[in-house]
Amino acid sequence: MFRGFSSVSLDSKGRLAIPSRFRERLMEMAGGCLVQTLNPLDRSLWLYPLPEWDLIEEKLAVLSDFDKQSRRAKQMMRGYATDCQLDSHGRILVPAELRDYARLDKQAIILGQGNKFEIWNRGSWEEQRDNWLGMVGDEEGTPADALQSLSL
Amino acid sequence: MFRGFSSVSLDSKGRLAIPSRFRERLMEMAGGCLVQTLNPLDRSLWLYPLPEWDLIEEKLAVLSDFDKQSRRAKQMMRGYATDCQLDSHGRILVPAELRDYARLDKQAIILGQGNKFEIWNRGSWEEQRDNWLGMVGDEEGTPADALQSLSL
DNA sequence: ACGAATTGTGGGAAAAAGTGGGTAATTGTG
DNA sequence: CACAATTACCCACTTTTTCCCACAATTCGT
Repeated sequence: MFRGFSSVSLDSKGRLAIPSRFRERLMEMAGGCLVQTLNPLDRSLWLYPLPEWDLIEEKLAVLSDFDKQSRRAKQMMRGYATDCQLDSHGRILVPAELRDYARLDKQAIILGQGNKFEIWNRGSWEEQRDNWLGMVGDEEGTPADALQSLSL
Repeated sequence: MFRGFSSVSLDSKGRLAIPSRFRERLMEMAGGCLVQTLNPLDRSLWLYPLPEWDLIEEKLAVLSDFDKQSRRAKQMMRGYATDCQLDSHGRILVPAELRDYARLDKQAIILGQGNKFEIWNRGSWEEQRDNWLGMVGDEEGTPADALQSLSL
């Protein structure tokens, strides 16, 4: 599915160009219809092709309302889910609410992440990355454990 | 699988020629489609033939998003995974982000490493190598421990 | 050792992608 | 209903990427 990194910029209207290598795929699998929502785990945004979002929504529907974490995740993801479409130049419009949440300014990053994309403020992303790389380098840290299982 | 060492150079556009002895193999097993990503352990790059990368991606896909370390490993490995193709002269284009990460300049090294290649800045590689070799010689150091079990 | 073929290197030009902004249409609000 | 704010659509410009060609260096065979 989707992978890879791109540096993108948001213009003054909050538009963001999806890298062209993804566009054809997005058109054929979703007709250019996407859903953006907040990523409750990291101050960033998630961007799903509509069919993938539908699967997520099904999963959210069965989460129990009695478990507080589940209820919140449900509320957040569904509550902020916003439909959008690629414009004629392959851009989407990121609503102000979501821009604020992810602290997006001019410089942003879009990451392919399997069935979805993640959109980060450039600075926040670099901070997370360097942080992680530092921990991996430390050997004794936990991050290496996650990598162990991969037999890279 | 892949083994051996080659000295290679990057040109001003970031292109790097894959040694010719690997090309035929890469064409037949992957149609010249490769995936580069960062090596979180060593400030170098990894280069996989596409089918090999797919195996990695499957393993990444099942890691939980709710565990922070697993999530980061996923984000980094997939996020920096970049598709590339051998051009008509057997070269690949290394994106600027990855060049920066691995501190690649004109002089680089490519190492066959089983199912993948490693790409290093020449200076970094020599430094690591000498460093490690020095420690092994010291007997009491840790690197030798890993070798004990190998009956080389 | 010499010529021919393959490999390595560099660069120019065309095409595509990314970026920015103006204007018209639509929506929401008072 | 009028006004303001937001969004959609269109066009123009800049930057990046891709494709192609040319030449240098190396290797191989004779």
